[in-house]
Amino acid sequence: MPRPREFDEAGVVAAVRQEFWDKGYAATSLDDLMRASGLGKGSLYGAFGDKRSLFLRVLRDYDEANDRMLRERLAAAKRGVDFVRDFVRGPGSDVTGARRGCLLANTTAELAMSMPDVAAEARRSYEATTRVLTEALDRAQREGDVEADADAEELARAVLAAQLGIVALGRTGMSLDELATAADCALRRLLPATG
Amino acid sequence: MPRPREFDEAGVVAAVRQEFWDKGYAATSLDDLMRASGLGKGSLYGAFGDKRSLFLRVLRDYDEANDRMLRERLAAAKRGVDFVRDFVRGPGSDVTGARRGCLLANTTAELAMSMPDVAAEARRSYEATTRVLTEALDRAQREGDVEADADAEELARAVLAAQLGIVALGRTGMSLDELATAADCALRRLLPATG
DNA sequence: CCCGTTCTGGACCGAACGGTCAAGAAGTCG
DNA sequence: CGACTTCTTGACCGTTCGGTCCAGAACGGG
Repeated sequence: MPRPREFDEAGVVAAVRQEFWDKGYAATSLDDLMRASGLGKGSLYGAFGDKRSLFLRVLRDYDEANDRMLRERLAAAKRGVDFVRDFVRGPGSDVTGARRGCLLANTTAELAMSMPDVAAEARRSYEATTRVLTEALDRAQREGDVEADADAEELARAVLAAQLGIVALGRTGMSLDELATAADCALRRLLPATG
Repeated sequence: MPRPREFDEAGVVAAVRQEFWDKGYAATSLDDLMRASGLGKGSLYGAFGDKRSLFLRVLRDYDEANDRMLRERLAAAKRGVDFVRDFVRGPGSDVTGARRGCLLANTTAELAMSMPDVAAEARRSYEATTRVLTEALDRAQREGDVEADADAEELARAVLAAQLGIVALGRTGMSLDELATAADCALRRLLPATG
């Protein structure tokens, strides 16, 4: 009965995400969003509500995709410890990725004070990541790659902190070499070989 | 000969810093800056130039003060390793501090892409911090608190990453307990007791 | 005491902001 | 095929943005 949408919601969210990612929330104008999505204001508002709602939608989408990706990687990893290592090294493995950082980290830093929803979303997301890391470390313990007497969850939090730090450093434009060095050094300490 | 300024530059920079810190760069308007500083637009522009220049001034000021504080703390520390521990635990030691995060980290996350000056300033500042940490770890090695065969500078980078991660987590509103746990766990791994 | 210089406060500017709305296009179903 | 519903487009709104500028106040030097 109604006229169907001419656009794909997921596609619009993806297009718009790039804008928020590169420019931040406040510096992204509705014109930017229109240009990126190819939609008019009316369509944008009709489908997603105001700028803030659209942004939250994008952020939740991003977090969800991220969590899914991490779980897939863990499932596909040969060993739990490999997954953890890749997780920490990841941000320092390609230039553009390192420079752009993480949408969640960037916008949390920008908005945590003024948009409690964003802080809450970040907390949720980091807890989810902590859970995946805990699973991975648990598995690594069973596989003999991490000391069996370590507290997997505490260790997971430390690993997450290290990764977030690498992400933050990558955003400054630090060289990939230095980034990789920092990541490897942290990993060497956090996950000492048991053998 | 000229009419003297009625305000104190350092005081204005400090007042304005609070605004940028809490709201971020883009979301802070000139009206906010005027209200915070008590100055008119004319005075603000006459003394500091445009918004961007004022912000960079604030940021450099902040970094410089930070570096000075770290050096003083290191000089005053009983042992090098104490300084490093306090450095990592710091962000999780008081609520408001944890929520506000670090002005440099926040604005780097917001602006690194759009204002290369900010990224460069962040790089400079983190290198300075790395130097202080390296000194501290070097001292800690001499004092027998850190394994003598570790590379102090690499370790310093890992410590910095961990601290930045704690700062990022603190900004999400994570409880101080969890923050402290993550910090302590990371420290236990990064700086294992030698004795 | 007066001149020159600088500082101050706020009026003012054009542009861009986020958001609304209405008119028309485009589908779907009876 | 016509009517109903939704979607699309872009004109339009008031507000706020960063920035300029000027008239007058405030001070120091001669």
